[in-house]
Amino acid sequence: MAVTIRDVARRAHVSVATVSRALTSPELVRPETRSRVLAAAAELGYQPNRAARGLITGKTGNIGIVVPDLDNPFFTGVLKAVQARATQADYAVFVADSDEDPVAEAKLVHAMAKQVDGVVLCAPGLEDSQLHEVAGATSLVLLNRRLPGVPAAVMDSAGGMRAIVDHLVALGHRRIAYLNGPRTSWSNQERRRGLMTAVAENGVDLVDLGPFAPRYEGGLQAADLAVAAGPTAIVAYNDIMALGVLARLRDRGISVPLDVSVTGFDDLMYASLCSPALTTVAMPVAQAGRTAVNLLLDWLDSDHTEAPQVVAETQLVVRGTTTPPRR
Amino acid sequence: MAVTIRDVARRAHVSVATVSRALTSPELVRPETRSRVLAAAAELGYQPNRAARGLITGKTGNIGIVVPDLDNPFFTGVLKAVQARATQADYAVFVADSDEDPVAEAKLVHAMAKQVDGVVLCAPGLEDSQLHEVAGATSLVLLNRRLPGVPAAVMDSAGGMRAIVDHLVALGHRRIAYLNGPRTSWSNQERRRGLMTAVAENGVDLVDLGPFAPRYEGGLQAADLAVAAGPTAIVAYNDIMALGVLARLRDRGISVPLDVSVTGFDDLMYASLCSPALTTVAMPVAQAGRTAVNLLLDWLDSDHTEAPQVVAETQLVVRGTTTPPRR
DNA sequence: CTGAAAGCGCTAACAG
DNA sequence: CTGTTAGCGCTTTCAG
Repeated sequence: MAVTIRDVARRAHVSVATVSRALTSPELVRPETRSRVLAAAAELGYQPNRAARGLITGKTGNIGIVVPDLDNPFFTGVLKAVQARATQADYAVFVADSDEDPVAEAKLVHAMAKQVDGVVLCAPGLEDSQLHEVAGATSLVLLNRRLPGVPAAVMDSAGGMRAIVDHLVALGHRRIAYLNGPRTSWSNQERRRGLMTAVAENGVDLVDLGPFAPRYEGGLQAADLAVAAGPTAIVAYNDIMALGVLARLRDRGISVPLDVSVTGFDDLMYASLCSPALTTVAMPVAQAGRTAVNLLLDWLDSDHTEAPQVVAETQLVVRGTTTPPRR
Repeated sequence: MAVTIRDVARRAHVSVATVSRALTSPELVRPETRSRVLAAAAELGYQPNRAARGLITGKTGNIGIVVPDLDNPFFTGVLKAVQARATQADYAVFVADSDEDPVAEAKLVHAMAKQVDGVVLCAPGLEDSQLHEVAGATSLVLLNRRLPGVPAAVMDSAGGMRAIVDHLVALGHRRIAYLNGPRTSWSNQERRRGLMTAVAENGVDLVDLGPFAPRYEGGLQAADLAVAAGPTAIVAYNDIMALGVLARLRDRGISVPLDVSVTGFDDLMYASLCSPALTTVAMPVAQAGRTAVNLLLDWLDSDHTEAPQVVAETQLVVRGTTTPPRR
């Protein structure tokens, strides 16, 4: 099999204990001995067995991330950042895809628990109580979800929604349709919360539709319902739904933005590629992913007294799907 | 800490060995004893420590996947399928993102090697010799890359390219520009190979441009060069580049498909959402991902005499960016 | 500063 | 069928 610590010890003419120390606590060993050990390790291409190390230290050097859908660029953006930050900190990362199933979420975290030092749970659909239970299985950091006592990295979706409404109101819109994402989704609740306050403040007429699947097909379905309600602007839960809306409206010969304005949420790369380009809100996915890992790493050697919740700012990106209403 | 096999043994009034057997080789233990053990395990919420098990069995129950870019939907499509199939087979999965860097690829595989039973290496940029070296570190399965002696799941890109050329020729195109992806990319070589044979067979005039970065920006850059060469059709290395080409042509007031036809490759979801919708080749990402895992699992308990290479068929998807040339 | 020895949680012979 | 025993590769007392 592979080269073990004993091979290195033999080659460096020291004991395995010294090799171990040279590798993990360099200050405990004489520089001369240490360099001899390091040389031997390098020559042999020795890589410590993390599992064995973890068995005794209780730390695995791994973290996990569970996301609702790996086909959603929003989550893969987070994943990419998590992966990068973790690698940088010399951690390896487990991924799991819950397929939007809360039960699977809990199961996956539990399955990972033994092999990781902690997990980043993205936009969980679990209820608070279940989330607390899950948090008991391993060190948990939430992403886009808040729960007292659990560290979290959240993006200011509510603020983004307020920016959208302010933008539409400034353009002259007074009747707006909102296409809800999944009711259980914390993100949808946040976005809706921002929407509600902004709508109330501006005396706007709101048509509250859905929930719809947060996918292209959901947008297709939602578009017709929205149009029937006669708003001058349609605010979708996210970009993918908005792209579905755009497609459906195009098929029906309804012009965007002349007949109706449309907004998305997330600023996926593709939001800028459709025609007209989509007005949307940019989510700081990379930043949030990085933050989540930092929170987790901090949490691992903290006294767990305070669970920080870091919020990353969103930003409205005005493009071609919003203009003043016709009449 | 957590509940161990000893706790279960104590509670079931048996030895740890019996617990172990009851869990891993049920047939070796009396049904009555077994159910007692299982009950105890369930009551205690016992979860075997895979790391400890792996230390002795030599199997970890984990697999790894390394991809060039987690922001590329093509790879996340593969990842999603790999994840799903692995979970189904009771394996956990490590991900790593090499950021298109061959050196990082090798490093990441080596880093994973100790913690996994094998890894799926997607579209590696490594040279054959380095790839062989990497294959020595762990059980390797390649995705979209062939190497003698190493199992691989490949998509028939060359066939897809041939389908594109045949399609364009049928429409009447006789001068075609190809926008190369990275020169080191096996995928680009495959696509180019398919293109070359089809072009030769059809007596088509080929303008070979690039290489370009396989991204939106690469397409932006490539578009102008392509137009300058005066082809009636532009064949991009992949969808993302094609979308960049589309955007650049639109900005320059060049009509697609009236002035020039454009094709992509991959059939990302967004290929159908742009306007006009992109003619492209659908890649069986999910199927290939699943196949890769199956190959890996088979490989793990095989005699390693034959390394199968499974090819999944691509499919041309004709949409709105291709029509007969003007003149 | 370094070595010997005791395990971490688990499985795999080897005896009963 | 079941228990005892010996480690897997590594870190960490505890003595030198």
